[in-house]
Amino acid sequence: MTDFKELIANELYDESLGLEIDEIKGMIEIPADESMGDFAFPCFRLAKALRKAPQQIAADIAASAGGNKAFAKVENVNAYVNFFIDRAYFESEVINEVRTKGASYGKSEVGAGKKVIVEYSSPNIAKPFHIGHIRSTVIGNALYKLYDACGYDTFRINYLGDYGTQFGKMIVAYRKWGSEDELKEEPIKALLGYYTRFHKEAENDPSLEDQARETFAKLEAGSPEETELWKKFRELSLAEFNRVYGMLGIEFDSYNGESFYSDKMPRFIQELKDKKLLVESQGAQIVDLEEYDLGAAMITKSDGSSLYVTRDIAAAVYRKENYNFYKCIYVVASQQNLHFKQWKKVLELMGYAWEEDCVHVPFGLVSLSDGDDIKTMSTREGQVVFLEDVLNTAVSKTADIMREKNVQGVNVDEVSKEVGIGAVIFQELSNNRIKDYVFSWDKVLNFDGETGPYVQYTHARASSVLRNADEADLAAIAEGNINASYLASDSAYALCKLIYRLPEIVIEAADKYEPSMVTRHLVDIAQAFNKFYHDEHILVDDEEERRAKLSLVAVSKTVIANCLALLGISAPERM
RNA sequence: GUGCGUGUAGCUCAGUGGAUAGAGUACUUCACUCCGAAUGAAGGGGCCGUGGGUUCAAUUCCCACCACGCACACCA
Repeated sequence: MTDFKELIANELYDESLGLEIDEIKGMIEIPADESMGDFAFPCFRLAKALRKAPQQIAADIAASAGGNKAFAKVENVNAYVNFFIDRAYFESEVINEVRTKGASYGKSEVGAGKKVIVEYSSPNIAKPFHIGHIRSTVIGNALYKLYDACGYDTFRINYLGDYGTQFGKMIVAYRKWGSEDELKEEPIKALLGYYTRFHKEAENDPSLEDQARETFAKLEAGSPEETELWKKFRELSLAEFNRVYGMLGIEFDSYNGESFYSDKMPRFIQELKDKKLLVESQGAQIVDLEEYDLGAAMITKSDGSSLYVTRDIAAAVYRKENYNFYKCIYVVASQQNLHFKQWKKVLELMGYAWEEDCVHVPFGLVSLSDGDDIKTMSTREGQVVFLEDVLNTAVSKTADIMREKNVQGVNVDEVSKEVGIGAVIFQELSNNRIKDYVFSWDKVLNFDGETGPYVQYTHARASSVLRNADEADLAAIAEGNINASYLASDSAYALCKLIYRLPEIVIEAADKYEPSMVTRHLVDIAQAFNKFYHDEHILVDDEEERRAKLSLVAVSKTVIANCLALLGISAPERM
């Protein structure tokens, strides 16, 4: 496909401007208002070099440019040179591109040969999967798909929180109050019950804490009884998590969690000692990061056991040594900003220059509204909304709507899952990831406006139009046999322009670790399609016109499906 | 207190060193004998937190302040 910015840059290039083609290309903007053209070149910056008023420069350039047949018009407004592309030319380029690339339209090879690890979701074993966990899970999955689409060799890690003193507590509590039967019945609920009971009872009986520490020490030492229990807790929890991952359509390449690295830490503690980075402070071993304004990174506790930072160091080195990543992305809440800064600084001080390739991708907090109060979620206090409940409610609401609308030829059970779950995922990916938000049932169950169902509906609508077309038309547009001059309308052209921009949006979204850029662009495309659909009748009598319009519908459908796929959402044909 | 982040329409949020700051939602209307109304169109609604600075040009960059959130050693 023609790179239109490059085309314009070539047209503008002149030695007297003192700018390279690439520099000119970088200066080209897309005007705020369509009436000002499709691309614009601002001349403010040239004023100094050329010693002329920017308005005059723009006027001069506009007067001499425009020879290429790709331009319908080149005009000057204020200090801008505005380019109007020939619509039919542009549209046939775009439509042809999408038609031939199909499901791979939007993808690129910018990351070919480079390995990218995405660590995401990473729930704590034995704790319920609540609405707060959806962020890392869904954002991480979208990032994986974005990097995959950019040609990177990707590897997905679920860094399970499957280790630590909490398991000492869990084992103590299970032995005191638990039973095999209730554990089998509803594992996470049972485990959570033990955990909360432990904390309640420990308030009156501090010796429980000591027992927990002892038990964890045994586990860490490899004691068979404790290990067996821990394994059971882990397996049962994982089975429940997998049910939710299944609903969300999410998979991982590795489930190596914290426990996997439990025996890999001594090497680094020794290394920190050798490199004179370790300092004793109040009985604990720390790396003093005061001079970097990062406080102290604790490496071992006063009882000698290890901590988060230490495990993360072991994990990072393991990954570097085994996967030799180009980039390792950690999709973890912004609450852990300090931890990641400390951890990166320690790696840097240890001499691991590749720590620069480790990227913390933070996201904002999800809280709950409790009347006028806003509370953070707390499993201990039972202040939680379970993700599975949210997904199920969204699905059943979708099923209700579908039955009400009585759409023919649809399997309500299947499609309501695609739409209901898609709605939840879409909602999660529609804002900048750094924003905090308060969970609201009303919002997550709203299917009007800029939502997943809106986009999916648009896709189903485009599918429906294509079903109504006859075979000969479909065969003709599959061959690219169309006359784009029938797509001269503003709405058809606006839609093509948005489709044209998708590949660069995907690259930028991956680059900025911001899936919402794709979500936003997808909404724009859906809006543009719906406007086109309303403004114009597609299945008209004139064959050439009908085929031109149908091919734009077909291309739109492909692009919407591709975008949804990047977000991890399916694109139903009917709903 | 220190560090990081956020502050744009009633609400939820996009956005950019430049041309008149945009969506959705809510509210008031209009459009299904017509390709799917989970749709489209029209209307009102804004000192872009406050005050300085840099710049030809600042809602955007820098500084200070205010409000809110998060973090700040034996949890992860």
